[in-house]
Amino acid sequence: MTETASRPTLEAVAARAGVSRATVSRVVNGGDGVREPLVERVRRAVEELGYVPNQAARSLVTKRHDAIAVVIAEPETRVFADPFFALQLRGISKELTAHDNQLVLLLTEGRDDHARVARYLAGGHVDGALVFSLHLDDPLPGLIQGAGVPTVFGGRPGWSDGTRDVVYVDSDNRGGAREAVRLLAGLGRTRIAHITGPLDQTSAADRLDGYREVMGVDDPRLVVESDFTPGGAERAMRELLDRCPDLDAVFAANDLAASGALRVLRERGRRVPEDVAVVGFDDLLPVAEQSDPPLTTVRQDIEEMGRIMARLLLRRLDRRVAEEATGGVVLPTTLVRRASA
Amino acid sequence: MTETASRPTLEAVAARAGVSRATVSRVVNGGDGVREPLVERVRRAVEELGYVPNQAARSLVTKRHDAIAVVIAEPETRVFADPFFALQLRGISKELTAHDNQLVLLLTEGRDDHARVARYLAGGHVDGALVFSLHLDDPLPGLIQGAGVPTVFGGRPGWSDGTRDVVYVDSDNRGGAREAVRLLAGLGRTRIAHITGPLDQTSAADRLDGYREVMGVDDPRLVVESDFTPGGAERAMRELLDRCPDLDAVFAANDLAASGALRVLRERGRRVPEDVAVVGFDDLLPVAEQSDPPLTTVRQDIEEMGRIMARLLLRRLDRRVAEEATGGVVLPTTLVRRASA
DNA sequence: GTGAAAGCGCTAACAA
DNA sequence: TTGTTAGCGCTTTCAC
Repeated sequence: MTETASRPTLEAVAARAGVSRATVSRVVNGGDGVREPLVERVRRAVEELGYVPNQAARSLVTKRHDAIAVVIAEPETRVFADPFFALQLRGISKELTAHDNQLVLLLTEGRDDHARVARYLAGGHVDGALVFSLHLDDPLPGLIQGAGVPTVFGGRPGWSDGTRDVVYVDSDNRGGAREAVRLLAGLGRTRIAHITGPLDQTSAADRLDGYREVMGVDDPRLVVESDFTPGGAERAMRELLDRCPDLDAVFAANDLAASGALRVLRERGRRVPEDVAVVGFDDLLPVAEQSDPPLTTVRQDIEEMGRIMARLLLRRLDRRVAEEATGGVVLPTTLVRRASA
Repeated sequence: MTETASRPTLEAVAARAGVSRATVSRVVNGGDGVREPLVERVRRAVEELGYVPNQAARSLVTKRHDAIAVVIAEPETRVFADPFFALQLRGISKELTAHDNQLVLLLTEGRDDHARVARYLAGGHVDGALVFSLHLDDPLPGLIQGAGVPTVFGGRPGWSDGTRDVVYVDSDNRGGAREAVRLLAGLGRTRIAHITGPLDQTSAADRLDGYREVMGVDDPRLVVESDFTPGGAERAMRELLDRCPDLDAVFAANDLAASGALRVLRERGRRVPEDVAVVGFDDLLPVAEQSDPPLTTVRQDIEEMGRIMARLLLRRLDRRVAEEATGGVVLPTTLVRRASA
């Protein structure tokens, strides 16, 4: 049992089964057009030798890899702290697995990693890429497009002026925000504040737009830019309360931010929802249901988004030259009513 | 700009630069032993053509992939909910990146995925594997060893009887637990309960052992098996309080569990640490520092563990046949004193 | 239905 | 120092 006991090759299997390499190859790849007795013999030889095809050799000729890269342009800490990515990945993973594709996760922390990721993608390790969490001035999408790898984006890319040829999947961020704010307004709240996400991401910008559409007049004191994290939202909430002590509602750009806001409101002695009503965005169960009080929020089906992204990409890879289904898929959101508003 | 504009090959670069393929290959791989003017000419040709080496072809001959698989045998939801993995991955990622290796993350949710992962590993996509979170009866390690891929395990594998040839990195779980319980005992606490992790994982079993070593006599009413999650710990804490209303301290097997315990204690009106002192394990900052009161806990350097795992694996891959450094690396823990005990 | 043979794009002896 | 050549292990025409 030497360490260097190199794996058996097609050749070895062929020899053992007493057939040609071509026949073994056929059997291994489904076995169409090979007569039953031979199939059986080859199968046994494969079994006995513990043969596993060498993917490098296969890819070299087929130019397929049956692997898809998922590129997340956020530091690990954030990726893992935010259940959003977990759900998205779950959806992707399920869809890819169902189609016998391997998921390869590439995390890029900072610009230094960009070149490395671009090289990896261009190096032909994967058939396509699913790319997330882009910021407005991010050079990554350019690099990726340059790598010539079919790509589907998660979230509407900021630089997509309709001119570029991009495929993306997104939630109806603007519509969801409108619903949230309308609910608060319908509750009779008049000083509705908004804690935004990082505005260089379209999801945050779109939610702000939705908020503004319903608010009509825009009181700048009621809007604070934040970063989708609980800590950032705490700071934002404090600032809002200082600026505008009589505010009676808060629409937070995501659930994590809402939970931060809740903490500050409690600390400052405001009752939720009596004094201040709060609405979040995402409906991340562990956050929304566990928070005190449970969070009223805008639900987006995150897992489904992941699944759709994967599906779109796989379809694109299939129909080779066929219709390049371009553009965006926008999924609806729904309001989930709990105790906070 | 056709979709099928296949990437340029070495051949093309060679032709353009007016040299042989071998020379281009040398330049692309560092350029040793090629005279400056030629290097320059080749570089330019590479640039102009946008040449990127085909990794499949390269791997086919070198048998190297410069990629390492990280296999996590937990469902996505848990992997992403527990910052433990994030930190570990961060350490791994840094180390691999520093050595120009790509990290490929494989998540296995349930037995169905095992075969797929084994196939991937055996298929020669990666040079080695880093494997985590194994359970006692897990068939995965067997499959992986069968795949013949050099592997380093995260955490002491349960089936390592010293007979198997395994390399692993672990924290001193037993020693850390002892320290925790000794602290509580030193505080004059006499009824010290323990909320364990899933006992089919060695980390949980080792912490229980440490607890028992210090406790001496073992009151079974004071120990409840749980699962490393806040929810599980809440149930466990309730049971402990019901069984043993006069308990005055709790050692939780990790910080997440400690946070669940704290919640129940508050709900039941016990003051921490006055009535019940609490100690956790891990020292996950977001959990330990944010909890109320801040958590006294056993710190393990999780990121460092990841880094060491990667380093061990890379070294093993380097010194080809050399000394097969076998066995475990056990990292020390330190007690971090905050308010909960 | 099966086999022979020609590469896929690259590296690594070995010659020159 | 540079080029020539022989594969790496597999798929895929193309004959048989």
